[in-house]
Amino acid sequence: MEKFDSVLFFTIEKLIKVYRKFAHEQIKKNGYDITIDQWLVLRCLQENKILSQSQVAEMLFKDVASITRIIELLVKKKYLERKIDSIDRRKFELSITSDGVKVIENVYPIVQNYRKKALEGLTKNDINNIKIDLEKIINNCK
Amino acid sequence: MEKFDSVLFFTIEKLIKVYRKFAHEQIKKNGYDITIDQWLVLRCLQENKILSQSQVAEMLFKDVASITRIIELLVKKKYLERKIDSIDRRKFELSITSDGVKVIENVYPIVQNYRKKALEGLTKNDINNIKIDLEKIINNCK
DNA sequence: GCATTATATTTGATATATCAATTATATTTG
DNA sequence: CAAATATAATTGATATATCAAATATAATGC
Repeated sequence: MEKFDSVLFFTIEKLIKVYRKFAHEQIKKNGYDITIDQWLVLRCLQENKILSQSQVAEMLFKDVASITRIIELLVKKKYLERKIDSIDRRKFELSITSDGVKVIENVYPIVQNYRKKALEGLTKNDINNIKIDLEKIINNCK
Repeated sequence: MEKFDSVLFFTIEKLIKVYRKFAHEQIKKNGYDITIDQWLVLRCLQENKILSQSQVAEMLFKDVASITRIIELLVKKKYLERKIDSIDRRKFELSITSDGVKVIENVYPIVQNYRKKALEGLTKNDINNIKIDLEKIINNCK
């Protein structure tokens, strides 16, 4: 049997764990109380403006149930507001509050910084090649 | 701002999700009731024989608390046995049961199969290069 | 227009991750 | 040896993931 820790997927899992911890630590250290997943949801809404929760889920490759709960927390933190959609009452109109905008603006430099640190020693080209290969694997898993 | 979904780490997160789902589906489809993480713990113990729970945690890059709970489930499923260590009574002697051995033997071909499918179109060399780059990133995050 | 079907979201159950606090036992050290 | 410290594992709290069931509303088809 191939050793479990020599398998590519093990390396990838390891990377994600180390990176998430690294990322969250920097955010906390700078005094912000937001998780990586909450950050992603905020950024996704910021880029796309009008999205239903299920669309957010789809874009972030998350379950709609997870999105419900993450959004609940973001609303509790007052970074997000939810109004029932006037046209389709099953949906919600999600909007980032001014507090939410502030958090994004303040946290973004931190994110840029740790991303840069994490990628030190890799060229744009290296990164692109990895992405291409990983996308291949993603397609194989469908 | 860089689009959130063009960032390497987003691709990696996406890959892990798609791959985990893909993997777990094949295992379930073949009638086995074991999660990816439980599988990893079993394989880790199989390869290393004598490990404490905290050593398992370290090798799998997991928290000791997670390991406690995963092992609980493996014991409940009778794939693992736990006896108090005769020398150091804080520890446990973990051993894979014969049911556990059977599961590993039966699930392993399934794992090989989906790994192979997932990696279709990539050469050994491609895979190695990715690993090397990812290890670089892992080190940057420490 | 009403029944059927589809879609959006929520909720509950279970698994895992992370952090902090707790418990039990070992080790160190004064 | 007793007190202080270190280590192993557990437990509780909270966040997230996944699946299934439930609820509410919309769309469709006869």
